[in-house]
Amino acid sequence: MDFASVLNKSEPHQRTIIHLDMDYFYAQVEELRDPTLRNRPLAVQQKNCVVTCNYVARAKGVTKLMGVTEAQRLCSDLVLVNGEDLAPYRLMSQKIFDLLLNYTPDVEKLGFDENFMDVTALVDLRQAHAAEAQRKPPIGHIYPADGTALTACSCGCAQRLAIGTRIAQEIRDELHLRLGITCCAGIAYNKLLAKLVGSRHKPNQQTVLVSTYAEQFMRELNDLHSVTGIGQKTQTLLLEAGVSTVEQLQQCDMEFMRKKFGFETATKLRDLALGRDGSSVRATGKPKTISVEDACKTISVHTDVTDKFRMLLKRLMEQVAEDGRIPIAIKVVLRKFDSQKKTSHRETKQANILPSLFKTSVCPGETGVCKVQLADGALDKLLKIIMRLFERIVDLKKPFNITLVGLAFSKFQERKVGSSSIANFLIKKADLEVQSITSLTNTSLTSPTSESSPTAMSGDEAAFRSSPTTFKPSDQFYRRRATTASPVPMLWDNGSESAATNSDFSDFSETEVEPSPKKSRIGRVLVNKRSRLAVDAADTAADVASPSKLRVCDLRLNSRDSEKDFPMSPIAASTSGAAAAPRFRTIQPPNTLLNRIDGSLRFIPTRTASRMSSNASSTASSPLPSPMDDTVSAPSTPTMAPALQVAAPAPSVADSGATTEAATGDSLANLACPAGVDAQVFKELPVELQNELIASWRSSLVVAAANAVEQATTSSGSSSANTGSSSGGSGAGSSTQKNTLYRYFLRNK
DNA sequence: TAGGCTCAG
DNA sequence: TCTTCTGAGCCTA
Repeated sequence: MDFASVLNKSEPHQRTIIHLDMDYFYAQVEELRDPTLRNRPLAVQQKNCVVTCNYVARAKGVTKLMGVTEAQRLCSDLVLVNGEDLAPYRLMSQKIFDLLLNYTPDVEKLGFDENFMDVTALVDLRQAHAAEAQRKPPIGHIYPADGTALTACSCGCAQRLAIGTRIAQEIRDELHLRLGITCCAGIAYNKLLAKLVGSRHKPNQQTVLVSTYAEQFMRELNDLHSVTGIGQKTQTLLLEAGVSTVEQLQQCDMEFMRKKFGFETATKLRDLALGRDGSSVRATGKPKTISVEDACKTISVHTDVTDKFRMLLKRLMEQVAEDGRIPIAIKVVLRKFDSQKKTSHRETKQANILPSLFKTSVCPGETGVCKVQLADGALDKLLKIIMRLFERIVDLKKPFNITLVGLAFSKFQERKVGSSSIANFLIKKADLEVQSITSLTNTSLTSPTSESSPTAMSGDEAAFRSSPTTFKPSDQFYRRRATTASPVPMLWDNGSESAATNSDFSDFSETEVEPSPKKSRIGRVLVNKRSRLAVDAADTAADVASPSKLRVCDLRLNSRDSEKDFPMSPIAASTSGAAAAPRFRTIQPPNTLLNRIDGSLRFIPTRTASRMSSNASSTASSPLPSPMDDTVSAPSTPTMAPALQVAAPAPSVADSGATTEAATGDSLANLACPAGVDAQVFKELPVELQNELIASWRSSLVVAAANAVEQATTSSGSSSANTGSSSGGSGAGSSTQKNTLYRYFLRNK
């Protein structure tokens, strides 16, 4: 009996996964920016390296990661475009991602140019609602290509996969129509197979896998390294073990493998070879780190390093500004070249920084959407911190050769809090008790997520976590977890005075480096309280609300009441996604271009909150502007319009209990006081804090309004898809609304 | 948990 | 010369 075959049958074919891989992405973006480049051999260059090229160039032998000189030798008329500025690619990547969210919330980015989509719920929806869809044949290539039908598997997956191919075709059509982008698609019952089968026919084609042919398909890959998840190191180790092909790995003696690699790793490797992959599509959120780096010839002068960091910091801030969150850690990255050993290696140092280095500007007319900028004088302060980190890596008394300089921000605060914000106001002026409240804002309402729960780990992940340390399979593809950023507490995150970060401040005297809580006795007490606060903020509010300049005793920390004011949808309420980007559901207009492409059902689209007011790109109406034109992203697109319309008169929709004292005009200054907030307390706050509170309040109203719409939609039965079998981060929605600044200022009853 | 390492696109 | 730039996760101390 074929042991491997038996095992493979244990993985059901119930899911429908689509993998999308943009064709020669950077080069395609450049072609869109300059259409005259089409049909000419084009390569995108970073430093002295061709990072990608179009098919015209490939036909002449140019390949990825080839040296520029070699590429020019092979192709004398090669057009080289500098691609060191990733902004255009990042933008297009985001537009693609936004468009895909219209189909399902379960979209996982893999780099800039690849995406996984779990369309199981959408397939189910179409099966239920469109009987004729069940009879439509699949679109595109089928593996195997010998005429085998999808129905070769009788488990019922054939119909789902056929619908999956039609969805994939729609998505690809729409990507091309709206953004001018072509891509490949793979359709299968898991991520691994979808990704691999999609590359079977390139470019601009799609392939579906007949489920029962998974093992044969994997065998035909032959080369171990072509299996996603088996990298260079793993391949080398397998070769040392006498395993050189996928087929050998499928059939290898598991006892031998387990002895050599350990149980978990051996099992994992075999599963890969068999095409088994239980990992779910994890909705991609905001990044956990934002980094920039610049490789350079050699830097050995201190001032050159400073200049480099200044330039990098500027670039980094451009991205942080767009992101809207404030980082509270910075990392310096260097690649040092050892001229004697002729080798280089990377070293990093990081330090925590205070949020007061940043300021946020609330965009007029928008709900809590901010741009993050450096506060006045913060550039120099940050540079000072950076240079001190640099000096911890490089001994300036000795000669040095730096060949790469990088900066990274991390530990982002989930909420937008700037120098003019309530949190920083409290840090600067209030006592520790008040700080603990601001900390609560960032942490305690974050429910324990499945991310941190060992019991919630998938079998795969758990397996890898317990893998022997002697062997590290190249399983990023599988290890990759939700990229939703975890909110970082501003103060005393680890709840312990023995925080490792203490040492990191020892070198810094600047107040912008986060101070150590170690010396504060009262801080220790509050740290101990924090866990209780997290469990039940309302019950312990009295403990915290000691006298302060802000009359904290007048404030209320009661999430339940707040939720009463702004009822959440069942979906939103049931999720614990404080770590995920909030997504506002919107109503699909009856006659969008999307529906004209195919009259069949679509998923009710979702949007990230930030996209609501910025880069909603995917539904611009024809005639289509240039895909590279950012004005395409105007929020007044057909899809977005209903949500905005609901949001605008929000008070009348959401404010069921507390009567608002505020006007509905655009100017924040015209607003007397947010509903339910003690007017006297409110008036005592600085103007900028009042504005921020109002923005926060309005944000709550928008969410409440969106939820009201959603509930109406749900009750009509048209949005059942979202509650179906879709996995991962779907329904990330409610975190922000539960964790708004505003709610902490609601008046005591 | 900082820092090193590996891996993916 | 494993080259560029970005982001993520795991391991160790």
